[in-house]
Amino acid sequence: MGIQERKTRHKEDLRKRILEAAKKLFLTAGYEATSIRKIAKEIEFSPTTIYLYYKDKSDIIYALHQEGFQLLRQNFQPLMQVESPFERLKALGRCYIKFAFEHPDFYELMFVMKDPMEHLEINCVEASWEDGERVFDFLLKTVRDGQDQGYFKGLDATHVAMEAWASVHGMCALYVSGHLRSMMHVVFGDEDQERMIENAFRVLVHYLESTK
Amino acid sequence: MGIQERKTRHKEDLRKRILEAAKKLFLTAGYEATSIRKIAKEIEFSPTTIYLYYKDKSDIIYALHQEGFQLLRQNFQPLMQVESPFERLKALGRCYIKFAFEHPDFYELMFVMKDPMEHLEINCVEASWEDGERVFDFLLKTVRDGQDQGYFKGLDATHVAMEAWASVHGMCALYVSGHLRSMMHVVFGDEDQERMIENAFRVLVHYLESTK
DNA sequence: AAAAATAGTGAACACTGTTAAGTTTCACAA
DNA sequence: TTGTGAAACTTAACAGTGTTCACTATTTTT
Repeated sequence: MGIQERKTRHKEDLRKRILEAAKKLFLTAGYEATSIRKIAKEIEFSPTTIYLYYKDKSDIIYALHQEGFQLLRQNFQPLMQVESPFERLKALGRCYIKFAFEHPDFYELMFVMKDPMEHLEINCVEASWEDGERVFDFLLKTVRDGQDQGYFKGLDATHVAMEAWASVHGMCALYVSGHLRSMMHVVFGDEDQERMIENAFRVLVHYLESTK
Repeated sequence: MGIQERKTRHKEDLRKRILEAAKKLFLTAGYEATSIRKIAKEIEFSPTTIYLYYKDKSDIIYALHQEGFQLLRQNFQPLMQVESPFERLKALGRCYIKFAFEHPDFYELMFVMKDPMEHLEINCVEASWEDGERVFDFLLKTVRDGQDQGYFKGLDATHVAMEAWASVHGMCALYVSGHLRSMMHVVFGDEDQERMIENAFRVLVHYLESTK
């Protein structure tokens, strides 16, 4: 069975190499440039070979989507240790925004693009978006912990979490899509995008804080 | 000059017909289905003819983007008469969300897709996003009017407006991209998307109200 | 009537995702 | 050692995309 094993490993290897090539193209040249043919050229195989390892393009895109969430969770890891729920909530927001600024392509793939969600609905049973669920659960738990400390009185934790997510996502989405940029040097002065979002985030934190 | 005029009118006519065909395809079959060739087939002209009236595809897409803003402003029109700034602010938010739910394709084109912003940066001098500016200015003015009535004490109007926009945009963006949908029947019960956003919006309104 | 400007088109280029059919490689049984 | 069958991979093609160039009619102007 040694040979069979080696073959399997070799096969898994190529699957991984395809994803690595896709990631490289995606991060250096963007989504548009990540074509099956270019991935094939990158790993020096024929385009059709890729279809032996991934069902279709959306399958590869979804795998990248998942890699993005792995990266995000790595960023969240240290926040687990913050004991004060409110501090943790603030840090969570800041970390989320930082991620979007540092990895705009990943952010778009994870929270803006329709393709991965469509892939999910078509290919996965019960269409469960586990990656999104895990992130939201962390946020929801933090909000609930905050309620135990007297924050968000008379408000539903789910709705508070949803509002907070939407708020921060809105800022990040406007940033990665370029809408914020197009707005900036028209409406405001020299204040840069990062600073603008920082200030908007402060307003949100102010709101959250004043619920105690 | 009668003949010259008629010809010009005829030419403008075809330009309009191209846009109408593009809009029809866009609204019935989505962005992906709106190809130059399909637009050409719709108006029964050769694909190359379209290039005599529009510089390229992004030029058509941007024209649609502008049509969307015209429609949004029409929706905003009645709100101008609301005298109470806070009531106007609430109505503005609700109207914005309603627009996104009623015209998700337009919403995506106007506030999510990168293409129109890129078109702007490439083709327009000073890259001024006038459409976005006008909407934001209306929001900003409403916030300032609210401040005159004692709301948003100690907060910068621009940052309050930005936070509010991001908040509501976040909800709409999560809706139109399908991320909210993928989340719903995993994390929450039967509560539908519209209801969820309604509740999140209520939370935002609660925050805003409590600044007085 | 000749020249010039205008409007529109056909064919092609360089791409895209994807599939059907064919070829090469290679472990394993006779 | 040779034949066999499966696995791995490729070639060629299909149907589509945005876009451009060279060409043809048509109409206006000289």
